[in-house]
Amino acid sequence: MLERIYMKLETSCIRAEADYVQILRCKEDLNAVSTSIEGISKVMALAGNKVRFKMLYLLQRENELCPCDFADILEMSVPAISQHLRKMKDVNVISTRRDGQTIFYRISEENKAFLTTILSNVASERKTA
Amino acid sequence: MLERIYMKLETSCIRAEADYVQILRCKEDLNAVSTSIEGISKVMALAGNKVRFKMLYLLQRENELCPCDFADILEMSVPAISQHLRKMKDVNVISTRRDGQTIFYRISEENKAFLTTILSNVASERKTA
DNA sequence: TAATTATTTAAGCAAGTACTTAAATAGAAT
DNA sequence: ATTCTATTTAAGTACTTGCTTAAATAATTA
Repeated sequence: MLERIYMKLETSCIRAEADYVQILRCKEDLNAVSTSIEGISKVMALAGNKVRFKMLYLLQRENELCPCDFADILEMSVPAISQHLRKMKDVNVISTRRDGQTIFYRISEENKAFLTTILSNVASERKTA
Repeated sequence: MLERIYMKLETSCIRAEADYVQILRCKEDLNAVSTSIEGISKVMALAGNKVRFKMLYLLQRENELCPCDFADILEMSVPAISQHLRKMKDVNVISTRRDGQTIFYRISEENKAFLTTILSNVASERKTA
């Protein structure tokens, strides 16, 4: 309870009815999950790009693909694809396996469960309307 | 089966072992979910920003908050907060309710389920180490 | 009506993003 | 060894993002 006193609270509005207890509670809540939010935000920021979201969707369905495959499927240049892959690899969203000169990418075990829950919301729509 | 012939397939690599069937299947898959991916990507792009992710996390816990609250909790300027809220409202991630001159924001019913599954991955970490 | 409060909007700018093209690596095949 | 293939890296650039400050709305109160 006393910890609350140590949290700074500057008010943006001069409201009569501001719920200071609520505001302090929110700040404490955020503080308690800051590391978690930091990590999830990084993954979300990567998956928030349409190209990368498609890449993750494809990886989930196909298990593994190489840069060349992505370029063909998404009709993009190989360097553009490679740079997206690098970003996701840097944050350990995907991992690699080498086979000769081909490098296969797949969703890393670490993030598989989280991405699966998100990707499960991608639904096939009817084109018959 | 014949539809596949109509999909263009330019190859980025001159591999001997490219799996053209797989590549065409992927293109068709993506095509079938394009509208869905379009929509989810928009929400993901918004939630992929750390400030907005925190705002959504807070909204889920507190049910509704006003711009002023957000500014106090996140220690940011009111206009900065307002602009984030606008972006999320534009895509119908959040909705508003007016009470006098205060405007309360909440997660829209339309996106509540999806955001809940994502936000449920935010976990409290122990600080005792 | 005038002053106050909460919020939004607009303009400006620094920083970040996502491509492009060209060059560099690295393994495979001749 | 030299050439070919797959991939990555680097430099350059147009576009987008997220803040800032100042001004505009809109509801409330004196």
